[in-house]
Amino acid sequence: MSNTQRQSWIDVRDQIHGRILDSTYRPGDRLPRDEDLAGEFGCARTTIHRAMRSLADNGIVERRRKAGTTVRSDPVTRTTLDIPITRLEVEGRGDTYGYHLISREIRQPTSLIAARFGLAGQQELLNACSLHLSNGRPYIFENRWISLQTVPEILDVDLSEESANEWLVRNRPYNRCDVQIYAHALAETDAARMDIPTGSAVLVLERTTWINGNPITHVRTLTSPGYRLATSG
Amino acid sequence: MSNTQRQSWIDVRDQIHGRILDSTYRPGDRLPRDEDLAGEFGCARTTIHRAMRSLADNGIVERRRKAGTTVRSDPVTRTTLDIPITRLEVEGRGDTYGYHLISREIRQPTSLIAARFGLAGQQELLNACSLHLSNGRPYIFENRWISLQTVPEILDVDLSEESANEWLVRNRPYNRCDVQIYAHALAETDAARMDIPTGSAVLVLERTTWINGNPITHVRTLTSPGYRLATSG
DNA sequence: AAGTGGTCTAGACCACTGA
DNA sequence: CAGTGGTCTAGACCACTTG
Repeated sequence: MSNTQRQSWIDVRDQIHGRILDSTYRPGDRLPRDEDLAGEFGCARTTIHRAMRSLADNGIVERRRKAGTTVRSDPVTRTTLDIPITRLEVEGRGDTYGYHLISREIRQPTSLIAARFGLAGQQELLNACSLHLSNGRPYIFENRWISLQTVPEILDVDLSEESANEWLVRNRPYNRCDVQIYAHALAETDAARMDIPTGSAVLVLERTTWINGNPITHVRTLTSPGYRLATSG
Repeated sequence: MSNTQRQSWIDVRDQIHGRILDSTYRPGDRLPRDEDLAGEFGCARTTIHRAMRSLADNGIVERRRKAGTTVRSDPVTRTTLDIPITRLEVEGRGDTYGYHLISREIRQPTSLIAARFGLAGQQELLNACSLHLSNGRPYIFENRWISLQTVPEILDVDLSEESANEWLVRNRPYNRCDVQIYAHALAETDAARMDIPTGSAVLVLERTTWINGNPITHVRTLTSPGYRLATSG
């Protein structure tokens, strides 16, 4: 009430965040209801809501109907990771992009892939291996599985011309995307494909995408040595 | 107008997204103004705004005042990465967490660190190396630099008791966080600290956090072999 | 200078979900 | 079933940014 200044949702967010940081509200604590905070800050409830959604998006608080808003008891560093289309990434640096389809076949998935897709019975998938080149040198090797049940059209796509990722990103929306990132020492066959020494440490990305609970594709990409992922946030 | 159904922002978002996916709106195209879309969909402009913000957050469109909303011409896979506090991560798996401070000294930063921090002249920083243990075995080794100018209080914290990360996360907010992720073959000294063979492939995370343009801390963490980052989105 | 997105308000109603 | 967050509306004004 004494506060007659104009309140933007960012101000509100920062003040509430400040209270969390100075332990006015401690991890696990329940915050006042939005409506009460609105009264206290002298703003509309929607403004509190906007501020709270930002805090929730950043992993600072958790919100549940009826249970209210609580301070997360396990603070995390949350950042946003953009994985670009490889061609655009290479070309964006001013380098020359190349693409080479190594293999393409319809086959039974390995048990690991079947598990990732949640496949019960037998079901054949399209498996394509390809190499992305930067300035003529191996850049990223990918081993991809595509669900023929969810994406039958992929059979009509000429994968020797366009990378599956590019076609999928442009043509198939997804609801859910799981990513795993880890380091790996290259096995001999993979090292040969990438034209680098066996045992080299490379960054591996595995992605699985889904639409309404149906698997679209799973891809495992081996990047070349020195590859870095950078995030902003 | 023929659509008399109730429109939620999620419906609106999905319909607009659908138009992008079916090439009604192509990469680089400008979408109608929010107000026109509101008329078309028969909803309030705020509802269009909510839908558009979701698309923008997911990297589907870009919005700029006066310039309007355009379809991103470089589609990306955007996901959210949560980096937990190591202790909570270990304990969350039911394992026993341990922590050991290896060194702590005030010193001039390396030129690489100085560059990351954007330091011009000479300025001493706190440099602390420590080891996080899981079930008594080396789990993550971290090499951290902390700005004494931004965070002088860190000198009073007993880093042999509490990890710097935990203290910082709980006590110092940050505006900006840059993360880099890459794979690395362990050098001999690092391998000895982690008690694994020299040359092992490990995942390395580098994080730099800032508050209002002032650097708080830079940390380089070496994870143990097999460590995976998983994202949701 | 003008166009377009961004935010704020006040109020209503909806939709979860915990007690 | 009742409490709390989530959404929607209509309208006003603001702030950026481009032509």
